[in-house]
Amino acid sequence: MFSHSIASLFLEKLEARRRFSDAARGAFLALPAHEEEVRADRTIVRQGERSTRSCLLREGFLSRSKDLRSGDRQIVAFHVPGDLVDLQSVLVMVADHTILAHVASTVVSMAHADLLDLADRFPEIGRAMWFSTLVDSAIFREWTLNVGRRDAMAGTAHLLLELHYRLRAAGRASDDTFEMPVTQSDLADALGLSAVHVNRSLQSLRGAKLIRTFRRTVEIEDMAGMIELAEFDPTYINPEGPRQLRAD
Amino acid sequence: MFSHSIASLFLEKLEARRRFSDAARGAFLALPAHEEEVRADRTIVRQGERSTRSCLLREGFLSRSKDLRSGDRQIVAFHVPGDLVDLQSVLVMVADHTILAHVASTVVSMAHADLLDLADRFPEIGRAMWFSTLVDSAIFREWTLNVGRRDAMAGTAHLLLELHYRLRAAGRASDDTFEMPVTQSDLADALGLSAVHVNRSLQSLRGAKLIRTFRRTVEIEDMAGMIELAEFDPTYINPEGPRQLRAD
DNA sequence: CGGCGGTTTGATGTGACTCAAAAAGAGTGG
DNA sequence: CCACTCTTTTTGAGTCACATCAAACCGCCG
Repeated sequence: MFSHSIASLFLEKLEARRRFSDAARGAFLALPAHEEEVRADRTIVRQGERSTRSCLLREGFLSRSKDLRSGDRQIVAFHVPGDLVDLQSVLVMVADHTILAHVASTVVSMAHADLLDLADRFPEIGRAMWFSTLVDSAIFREWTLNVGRRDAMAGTAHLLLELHYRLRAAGRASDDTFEMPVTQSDLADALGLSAVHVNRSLQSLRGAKLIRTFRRTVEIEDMAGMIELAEFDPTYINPEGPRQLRAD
Repeated sequence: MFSHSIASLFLEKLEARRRFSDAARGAFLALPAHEEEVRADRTIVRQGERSTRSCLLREGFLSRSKDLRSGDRQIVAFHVPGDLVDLQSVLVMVADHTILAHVASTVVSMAHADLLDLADRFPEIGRAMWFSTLVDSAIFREWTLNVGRRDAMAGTAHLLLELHYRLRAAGRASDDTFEMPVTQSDLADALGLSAVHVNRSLQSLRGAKLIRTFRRTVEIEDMAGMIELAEFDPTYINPEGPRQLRAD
């Protein structure tokens, strides 16, 4: 179909920091991209499999997770619309984690080989992809802190704030409300807690008048209080700092 | 002609996967690199500061960590000789974590600006740097799992195995013995545990005849048992799949 | 020889887990 | 619109892994 306009979604995302040269854009748009619908609770990439394509999440909500023999699972990242999901594995032989769709999602994918070839021909594109994976890295580090050193309530608050921040950046949330597209048990797997305890942490947050919840939508009632409790500093999501640095 | 420059250490590391073209090598070696000795327990980069240089650890042992107001600390990575330590922050304005030398170390540094310029001119160099940060990423993910879902004994075992594996790859350890250049309290900060509990986990490992320790050297007495307990799979450290994993 | 970081031990406390079941939604079909 | 089931959230009770506190011990070094 319109692989032309589909690749442009990818392109747009990579150009978030700086617009590419016309040559680079042209080459990018000439590549084949493939759009796919994924149903809720379906696995996109399975741990241990060889993956050959990278994808951009157009709509929906994904997680990446690692499994233990015991059946325990650690979610290491969530992905919101607009995220380049799998650039982490371009240079890697075998996926070291599973990617799962939590709601019906649509995903645009391109071949690793094509992307790498492009990076070779246009350093500006290579740099944009590199940058994108560095942001992921920063999020991984923050999660390690969350899981290792914050207590349940602060960790939960931090995760909610991150989700809110990123969903809002993706145009999927208002200033204080967002739809949380995962179950409490998923949150538990992201926080290294049990589902029961996540439930109780959420209750504590409600009790402290920090958030309100109706079904799966979360309202951040006291943003300052949440930020304080979680020691949330979104710099790690936007590592260049505010957008003013566009020296063209 | 190349081998005498300090930059050549950097270069060697980046070329681990594939040798660069002569042009790229020449350009690389023409850049200024700076060697520096760091004393034990000195901070190299402080969280919140702007960092303008990246470094390669020539000798010694470093950690990267994030701090909480409470004083709690989470170590998110260790670095062994040969590691490119700070490529993570080339594209970033402000360091989101602290880098600390645990023993006297020597570090070779180059300016971010120079490295980025090089990446622009030689995509093969850009790719090598990208790749290096992707390996770091994989380690971050594994640590999140370690901290979030493994119990104290398995987590400790996993960390010891990772250190051993990487130190051996760096030529700093024998097949079953290595020098652990950090205190138990540092291990605790890496594992999200208390120092006391790390001590007890080490005792459990000794009691189970899995390891032996004399001072700070660790001997892995039962490698198979350790790997089994920790569910250790070093693929994440060598994501291309070293010799053995080359399926078909 | 005394001081100092690091390790080890013991005692006690608690945050988070497990198990189990009730309550509340969400989806399905009659 | 109700009856049925399945999933998710919520509650309660009991337990455990790991934390905290405090002191003793040890090796190292000046």
